[in-house]
Amino acid sequence: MLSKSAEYALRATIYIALKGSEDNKLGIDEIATAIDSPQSFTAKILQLLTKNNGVVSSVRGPNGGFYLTDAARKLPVRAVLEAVGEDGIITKCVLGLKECSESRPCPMHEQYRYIKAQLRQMFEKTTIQDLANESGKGKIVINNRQIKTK
Amino acid sequence: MLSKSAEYALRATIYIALKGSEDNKLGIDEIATAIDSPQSFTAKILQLLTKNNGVVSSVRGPNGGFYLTDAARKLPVRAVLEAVGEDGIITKCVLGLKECSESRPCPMHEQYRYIKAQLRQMFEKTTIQDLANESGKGKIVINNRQIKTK
DNA sequence: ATAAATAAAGACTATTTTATCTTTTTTCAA
DNA sequence: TTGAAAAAAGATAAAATAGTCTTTATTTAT
Ligand code: FES
Ligand code: FES
Repeated sequence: MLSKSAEYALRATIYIALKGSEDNKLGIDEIATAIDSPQSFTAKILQLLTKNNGVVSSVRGPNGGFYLTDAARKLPVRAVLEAVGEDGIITKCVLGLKECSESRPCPMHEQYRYIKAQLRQMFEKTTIQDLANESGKGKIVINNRQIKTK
Repeated sequence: MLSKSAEYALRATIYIALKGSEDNKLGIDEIATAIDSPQSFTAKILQLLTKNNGVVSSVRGPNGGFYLTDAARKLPVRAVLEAVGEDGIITKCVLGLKECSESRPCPMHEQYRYIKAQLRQMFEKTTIQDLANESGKGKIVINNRQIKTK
């Protein structure tokens, strides 16, 4: 479905939205641990997210780290996918034809178009903050470990 | 979305369903040309489809080639995905968590579950023959070339 | 029986994706 | 103004996917 890069990008962004802020920046070690992802690889992905679409903000040095601006929180989830070059899921043909269109539909197009429209809707209408809110709820999880009993 | 293997597998299967039969078996060269796929690689994929789930049938030697049995035509499209090990699209978590369940949902689960259900429905309720029928209609295409003006 | 046609099998190569490690730059605090 | 903390940048490595090529086995027709 999505690449590892996209999965880590989404999980990391959600975690930063949930736990970080301009005066509580999060370090790469904390983030990678929190979302069960390889640290150095996640660092690369966060670089992409800071460079593209302004999804994530960062500052270096002591007390530096990653956080989201208020504007970033309002971005659609699609902005995260785009930042890591993974929005093909809502643009491409399910059978891999070079274009997906009504004028040259593949045999699955008629059925898939509705699903594709819903995927697009989901990724475009949902904001990063929406996911963070969701994530704040009771049993919602973002990693592969046991639910925190706290 | 899907791997190249899965895309070629679907396109090849549809083409064989459409043009082949027990007494008109299709050669790998014809198939690969018809669906715009790399020939040797497509051959490998057809091997998988003949070994797994009985999706495709084949015979070697002169007048040999690939075709679909009547039983195969009635298989759900999912059988093709399974045969190439690509049914994760209807089983896995969109954020890459190890399990997707109501008891440990990720922040996108609530929204994605409906889409996932529709994907499953599409791949399980649609048969290979259904796609071939679709493909027989006017403008439906299965490769990247111009529409045959005939 | 032999030769030709064909898929199957296996070995190999190339490319992309995933992941790690090292060095550099920036920032802050002492 | 120096040292440490952090991300950025860059180089490298490993693994997975995509793709090719060669050899073998099977089948058919002569
Ligand atoms: S053309 Fe294949 S999904 Fe639209
Ligand atoms: S848990 Fe993520 S989609 Fe179900």
